[in-house]
Amino acid sequence: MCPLKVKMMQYNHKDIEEYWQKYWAENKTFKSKNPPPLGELEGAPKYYVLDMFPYPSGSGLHVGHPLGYIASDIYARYKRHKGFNVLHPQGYDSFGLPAEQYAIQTGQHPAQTTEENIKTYRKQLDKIGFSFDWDREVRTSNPEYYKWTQWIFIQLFNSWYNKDSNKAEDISTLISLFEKQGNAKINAVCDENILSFSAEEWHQFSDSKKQAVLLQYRLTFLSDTEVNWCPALGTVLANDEIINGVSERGGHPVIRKKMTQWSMRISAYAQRLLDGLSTIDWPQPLKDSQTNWIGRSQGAMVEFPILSFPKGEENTSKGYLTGGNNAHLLQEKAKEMRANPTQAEAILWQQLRGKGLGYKFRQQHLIDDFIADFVCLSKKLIIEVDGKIHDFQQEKYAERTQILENLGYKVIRFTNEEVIGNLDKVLETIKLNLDQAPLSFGKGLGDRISVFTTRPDTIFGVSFMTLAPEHELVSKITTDEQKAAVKNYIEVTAKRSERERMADVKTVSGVFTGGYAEHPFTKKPIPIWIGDYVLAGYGTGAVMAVPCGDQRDYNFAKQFGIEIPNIFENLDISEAAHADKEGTVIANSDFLSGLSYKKALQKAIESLEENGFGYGKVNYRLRDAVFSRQRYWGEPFPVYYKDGMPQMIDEKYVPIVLPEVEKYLPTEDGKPPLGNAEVWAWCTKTNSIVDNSKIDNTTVFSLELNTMPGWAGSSWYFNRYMDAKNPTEFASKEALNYWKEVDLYIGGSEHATGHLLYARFWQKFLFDRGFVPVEEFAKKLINQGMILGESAFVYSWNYNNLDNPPNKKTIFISKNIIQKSISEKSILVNGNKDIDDLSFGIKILISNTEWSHFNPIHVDVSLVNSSDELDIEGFKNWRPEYKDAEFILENGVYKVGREVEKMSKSKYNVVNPDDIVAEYGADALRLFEMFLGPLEQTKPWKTSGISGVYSFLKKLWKLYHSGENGTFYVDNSPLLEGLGEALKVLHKTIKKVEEDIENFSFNTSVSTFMIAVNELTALQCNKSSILEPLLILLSPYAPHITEELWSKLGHTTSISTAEFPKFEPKYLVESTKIYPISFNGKMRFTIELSLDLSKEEIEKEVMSNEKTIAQLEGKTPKNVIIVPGKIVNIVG
RNA sequence: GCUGAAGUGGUGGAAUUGGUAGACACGCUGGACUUAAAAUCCAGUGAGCAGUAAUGCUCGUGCGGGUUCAAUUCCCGCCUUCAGUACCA
Repeated sequence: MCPLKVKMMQYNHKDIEEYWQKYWAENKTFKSKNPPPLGELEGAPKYYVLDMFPYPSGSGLHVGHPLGYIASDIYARYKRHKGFNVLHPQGYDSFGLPAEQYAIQTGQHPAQTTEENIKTYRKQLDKIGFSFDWDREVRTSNPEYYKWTQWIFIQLFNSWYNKDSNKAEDISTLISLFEKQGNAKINAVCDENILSFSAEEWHQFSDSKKQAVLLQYRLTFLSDTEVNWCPALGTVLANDEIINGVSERGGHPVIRKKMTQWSMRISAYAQRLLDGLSTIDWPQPLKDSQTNWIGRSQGAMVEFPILSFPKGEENTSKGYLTGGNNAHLLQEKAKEMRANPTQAEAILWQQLRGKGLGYKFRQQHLIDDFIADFVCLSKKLIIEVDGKIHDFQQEKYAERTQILENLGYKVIRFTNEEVIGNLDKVLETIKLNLDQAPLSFGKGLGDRISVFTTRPDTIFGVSFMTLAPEHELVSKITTDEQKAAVKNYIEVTAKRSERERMADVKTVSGVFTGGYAEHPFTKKPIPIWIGDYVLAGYGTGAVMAVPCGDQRDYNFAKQFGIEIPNIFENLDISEAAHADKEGTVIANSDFLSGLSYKKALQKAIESLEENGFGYGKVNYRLRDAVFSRQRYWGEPFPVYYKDGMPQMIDEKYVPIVLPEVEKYLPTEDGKPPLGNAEVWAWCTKTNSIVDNSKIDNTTVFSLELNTMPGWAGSSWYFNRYMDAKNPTEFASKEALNYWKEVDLYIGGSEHATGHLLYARFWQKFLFDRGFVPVEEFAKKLINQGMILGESAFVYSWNYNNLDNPPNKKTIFISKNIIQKSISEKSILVNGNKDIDDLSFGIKILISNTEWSHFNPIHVDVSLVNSSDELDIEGFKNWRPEYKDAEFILENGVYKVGREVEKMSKSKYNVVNPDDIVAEYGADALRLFEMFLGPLEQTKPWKTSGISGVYSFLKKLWKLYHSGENGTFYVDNSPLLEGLGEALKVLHKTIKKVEEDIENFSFNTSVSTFMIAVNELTALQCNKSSILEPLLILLSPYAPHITEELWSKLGHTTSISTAEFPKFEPKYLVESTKIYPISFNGKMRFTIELSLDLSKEEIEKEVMSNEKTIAQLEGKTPKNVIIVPGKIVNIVG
C-alpha cells in the first residue's frame, strides 16, 4: 500500500491546519462588512467581539496568553453560525516602554524592534487559527493611527465640562459665557482657586491671560502638579502604574516631584464613571475595584481657624502674602489701584495706616484671587469701600463676600458717602469689629485649616487635629518649643520608604506642633498635631480627629494622652472607638444631641453652611490623570509653545510625526528625549515641522517635548476597528452607528483601574461631543483567568554544608527517594544501594532526612517528560556547570518535583504554544485550553493532559473514516429510522453546547463533545445526518479538522457560516426514567419506571419491589416522598 | 484591616429553581497487540470495613451548627487559600 495514502487516512493535524489557515487568509473568510451589502447577510444583526489590545513583547506568547483569544474566537465563530455579522479584529498597542528600554540599550530604533516583535507575534497567532479580520489591523504607533489620538487630544483641549448640562462642551460655549457674564455663575469642573472676573474684565484680559484662564477649564490642561517621578525610568508614572510604591515596570523607586505636566480632567467624570457601572455587564470584582478607585465619599468640608501664632514670627515667611494661585495676574492691578485711590479710600487710609487703630492694615491687598481694599490680617477683618473703581466687580459682591467669609475673613462695607460724610462713625464701627474679632488666642495667622470629613455629625467629638507631615501649614504653625521635635519627625517620616510605612501600620507616631485651631461651634482651642497616618495626597491632608468615633484617632489620642470625649449615647468607648453609624445616637453635642446618625449628619451640614463654617461635599479619591511622559516611544503632542503658553496645532495638520533622535535618553540638561531632536519646531507660516535653528518665537516655535502615556492609544482603539482605514475620520458615522459598541470584550483583570477606566472616560467624552453614539464602549466584559506554569525541580544535596565534605561533586537525588526517606524518618543513605555506593556518604550523614538538606533548582520544563522524568543528558547540556554531577535514580530514572507557579522565564516553566501546535495541532491546543477549567478561573497548565483532547480528535476523525482500511466513509441515506439513539446523542449535544457557549462555559462543552463522540463510536454511527451537524457544533472549538471533514462531506464552501443546528426537543423525549430509590435520603438502588405513572402508581411499584421489601426489613415507612421524574425517598 | 473569588478523589475539574456526588479528562494499576517501545484498544480506580465472589455496609464536597423527607447547593458562625486594595478621614 502506498504509504502516503495511509497517512492521508489518519488524522494529520499539520497538513490540515496549514491548508485551512492558508484558505482562510486567501479567501478572506472572516472579513466583516459594515454593514453587510444587500443580499449578503442581509438584515443580519451585528456582533462585535474584541480581545484586549496586546502589547507585542519580544519574548512572544506563552500558552497563557491565547486563552482569552481562544474563548473570544469560539464565541465569534459561534455567532457567525448563528447568522450574525461578526466583527472580530486584532491589532497592536505598539507604543511602550520595553521597546524604548531596548532602544536605549542597543541603539536600535524602537520602530524596528516593534516591527520584528509584531511579526513574531502574528506568526504565533496565525498558527492557532483565529478568525480575525486582519484587514482591520491597527497599530498605535502608526502615524495613520496616532493622527486620531492627537485629534482626540485636541478635542479634549477644546472642551470644558459644564456641570449644569453635566457634559463636556466645546470651549467656545465657555468663551461666549465669559463674554456675556464673566465666570461667577459658571458651574464647571476646573482648577481650584479660580480667579473671579466679570465680562468686562474678560474683555480687558490680554490674549495670554485669556489662554491662562481657559487652561484652568479645559479637559486636558497644563499644570504644575505633584507627580510620581521615577528617576530610574526617567519619567513620570500614573497612579495605576505604581504598585506598592515602586514602578509597575522594573520595580524602581518613585518619588514625589513638582513638574509642569499635561493632565486629563478625568475627575469631571468621576460620578458618571461610577453611575455607568450599573449599565454594563462586567464582572463584579472589576466594577468593585473601579468603584474603589473612584472612591466617592460624601461628607463635608469644615474650616478650622488657626488661633496660635508663635511670637516674633508674625511677619516672617511672607505670611502677609495671602494671594491665591493667580496672584501674579493680579499684582499689577493691585499696584495700580494703590497708586490711584478714590477720595474715600485715601481718607480712610490716612486713619488706618501705621497702626492708627492699634492694628496693622494693608491697602489694596490680595486675598486669594481678590483685591481687598483694606485688610487687617491679624484680625482677619476686611474693609471694603464701594467706589467707581470697583464698578466692574459690583455685580459679584455677594459671591465675593461669601468666598472671603469662607476663608475666615469678616467683611464690612462702607459707601463713599459714609466715609467722606461720617468718618467718625465709620472708624467706630471698624474699632468695634476689631475688638469683636473672634481670634482670642494671641494674634491670628490669618489662615485656617480645611478638613474633609465623612462624619460631620461627630464634630463635637473633635479633641485634636492632625496634619500630614508634608502639610504646607506645618512650618507656619509650629511654635519655637516644638520646632526641633517637628523638624525631627518630618525628617524621620520622609526617610521612611512607602514600603516601610505600609508594612508598619500598627505603630502610632506623631508630634504636637504647639499650634491651636478653633472649634467652629464650641470656639474651644484644639491642639494641632502632625502624624504620618494622615496622607498628604488625600482630601486636604488634614483631619479633624474624633477619637471616640475613629479607631486611628483613638489610637493616636491614647498614645499621646489626648482627651477622648464621648459623644455617643450609652456607648462604652473605654476600649475602642465606635465607628459604626447605624443605630448610633449622638450625645454631648449641643444642637446635635439626641439625634440619630443620619439626622445629625444632615443637621450638622446645614449648620456648617448657615454659619459659614463649611459645606456639604462629595469627595472623590480619583485624581486627574497625568498625561505627559518623558519618553521617546509614544505619541507626540500636537502642541507648540508661544510666550510660555501651549498652543494647539490645528487638527488639519496632524499627525505630528515622531521625530528622529540620535539618543533615546533624556538630554544632558534633563529635557525629555525629544529634546535631542534637531528638527522639532513648528512653523506657523508653513504649518510644518522645521529645523530647530529657525525658532524665532514669532513665527517658528518650539514643540512639546513630552509624549503621551501608554493608555492614550488604547483608550479609543475599539472605535477605530469599526472603520480602521478611514483617512478622513477616526471612524465614519455610518460605521460607528452600525457597530456602536463592543458586545463582548475579553481580557485580563489587571486592566481594571488603568485601561478600562481611561477608555470609559474617553468614550464618555467622545459621546458628549457627539463623536460616538454610545456612552459605554463595552457591553459585556469577561476576565479570563491566569494560566499558571508547572515548575520542575531537581534537588541538589547540600552535603557540602556538613563537616568535611569529601567531594565537591553536586549530587542530585530523585524526588521520591527523598520523600520516602523523610516519611520513614530515616537517614538517607540507609538501604539505598546507589547512595551507599558513593563511598563518602555514610560518614557524613548522621541526622534523619529533611527537605532542608536539599536545594531545589528550577529545571526547564522541556527537559521533563509527562511522567516527571528528567532528561539527564539534556539537563547537563543546558547547565554545563552540572556536567559532572551525580544523579541518584529511582527505578532507573530521575523524577523531578513539581510546583505550580506563575509562568515566567526565570522559573523555566514557560510553555510555548508553538511547540504544542507542532506536536498536537492548533485544534488540540484550542480544545485543551478550554478544557482546563472555567474561563475566569486561575488554573495550572499541565501539558500531559493534552493527550486527552488529542485522542478525542483522533476518535472524531475515525467516526468519519469507517471505510475499509480507515478510508473516509459516511452513509448519506436520508432514512431516519433506527437512528433514535444517535439522534438523541446529537440533540442532547446541541442543547448542552448551545447553553454552554451562551454561558461561556467552554470547559463543559468540550466534555460534551467527548461524550458525544464516545457514544456515537459505541453506536457505530456513520450517518451523515448525524455527523454533519456535529461538525458545525464543534467547528468554533476545532475549526481546522471540522473544515477538513466538512469538505470531505462534499461541501465546497467554508463551514464557518453554516447554520447552527436547531435543537429538537422531540428527540430527547423519554418514556421511562431510572428512578433512584432512596431510604432516608440515601440512594440504595434504581428502578426503571414509565414516566406516565402517577405518584400513586409509582409508590405501588416501588413498595412492591423486592429490593424495597428487603431494604425495609419488615418495617413500615413513615413517609414516602415521590417527585415524579426525579426521585423516590422512603423515610422510615 | 477592607473588598472580592474560591475550598469536591492522586490531579484538572463536573453536578445548584435542594433530588443518584465525583461526569469528562489526566495520572495510576492490570490486560490485549508488539521481539521491544511508542501508539491503539479493553478493564479497574474516592476512602474504609466485611466477603472467595456477586455484593453489602460505613464515612465522604474546608470546619462547627441549623433548616429539610433530602444540602456540594439554602441559613448562621468560624477556618484556610488566592486576587485586588491599603492608614481614604
